[in-house]
Amino acid sequence: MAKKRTAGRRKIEIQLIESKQARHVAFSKRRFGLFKKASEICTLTGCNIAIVVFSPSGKPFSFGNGCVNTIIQRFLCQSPMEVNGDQDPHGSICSKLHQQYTEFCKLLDAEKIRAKELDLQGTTYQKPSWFDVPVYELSLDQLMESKRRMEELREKIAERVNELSLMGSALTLAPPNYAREIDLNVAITEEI
Amino acid sequence: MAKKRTAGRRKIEIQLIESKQARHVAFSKRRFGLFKKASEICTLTGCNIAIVVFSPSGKPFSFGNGCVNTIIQRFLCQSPMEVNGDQDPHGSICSKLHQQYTEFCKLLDAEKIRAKELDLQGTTYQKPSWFDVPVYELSLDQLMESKRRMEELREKIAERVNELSLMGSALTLAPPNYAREIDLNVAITEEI
DNA sequence: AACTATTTATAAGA
DNA sequence: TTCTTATAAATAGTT
Repeated sequence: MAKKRTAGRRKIEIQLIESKQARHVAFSKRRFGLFKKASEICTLTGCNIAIVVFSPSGKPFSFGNGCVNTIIQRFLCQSPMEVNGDQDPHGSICSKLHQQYTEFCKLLDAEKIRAKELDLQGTTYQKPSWFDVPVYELSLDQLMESKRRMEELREKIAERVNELSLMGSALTLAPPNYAREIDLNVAITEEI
Repeated sequence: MAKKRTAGRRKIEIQLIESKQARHVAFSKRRFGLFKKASEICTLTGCNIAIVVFSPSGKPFSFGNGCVNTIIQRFLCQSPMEVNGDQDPHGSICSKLHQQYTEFCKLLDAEKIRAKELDLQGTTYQKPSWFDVPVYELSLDQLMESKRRMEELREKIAERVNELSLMGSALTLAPPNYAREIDLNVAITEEI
């Protein structure tokens, strides 16, 4: 028998964690878990959820399937409310952000689907890319998926093109690294 | 040994549950679980949480350690804005959206890592090299070129889809609840 | 609503 | 911080 390499998870009392550091670790882990659970409920049941969290140190986090504020407004007013009334200079930017955000949801979804596909394909024979395969050899489902993914990317690129064209003029709201954060594909492996 | 009295828990796909009844059961169970998790985080870390949920049938539920409205107000009022709501909250919304968006980037990264791992694991599922390149790393020319090639491919696929549409009959084109696939998700662990 | 066999989340440790 | 692993906790399908 292999020797136990860790003590494994242990039961804890549900009470304030003394160590501030441990508290932060627990907060991060559990916030992740909470949001994941929320996401699952939304997907499984088609409900709407908005979560607002202020960390022990007061930093805000939020989750929502859709716009958090919209859901909150619905809750506060018990009636739908339009969030995107472009009444101020920030409106357009907000609108764009929201649009990108929505787009991003789709992208994420696509990535998940891809991961799932790869999962299923993992044990079978090597399969050529959907992209390189002659279109007529793809099933309808595959085609629809490919088409969808392409349209999404196209949207993304169109936006980026727009962004580049506008660059140098507006967008004073953007922090120095705004463009990087706002983009859909953030390099991962090379960070810190 | 005693015979198994139940099948036990089984793995499910995270997707809309077909049966309306089963959906409701799942909603109830998981809402309870979600609120319990939230409660635990609050106690363990001393954070503040407000959750608003609209069930599949539109019925509102909420959770909060303290007054939900108070926490929500704090959330909505983070950036300069009148509490009474006559002032435009776009600044806040923008801020929130941007944050969610950033968190999404991280989730997407995670998904991509997973996809990549699966990729290496067995199947070769190559997309054309330009497909996965972060959009923001492309020059305007490259973007235009990518866009053009994508539109080309899209044409071909559209043709092929049409072709298949004529052949088959039981088409699963564009499911009516496509929007459901666009689910929000989690934020990856980050600085508190 | 209760029951469990499993899956999933996570407390510590590395 | 990020990954691992033993274990606690949540929950899907049944009754």
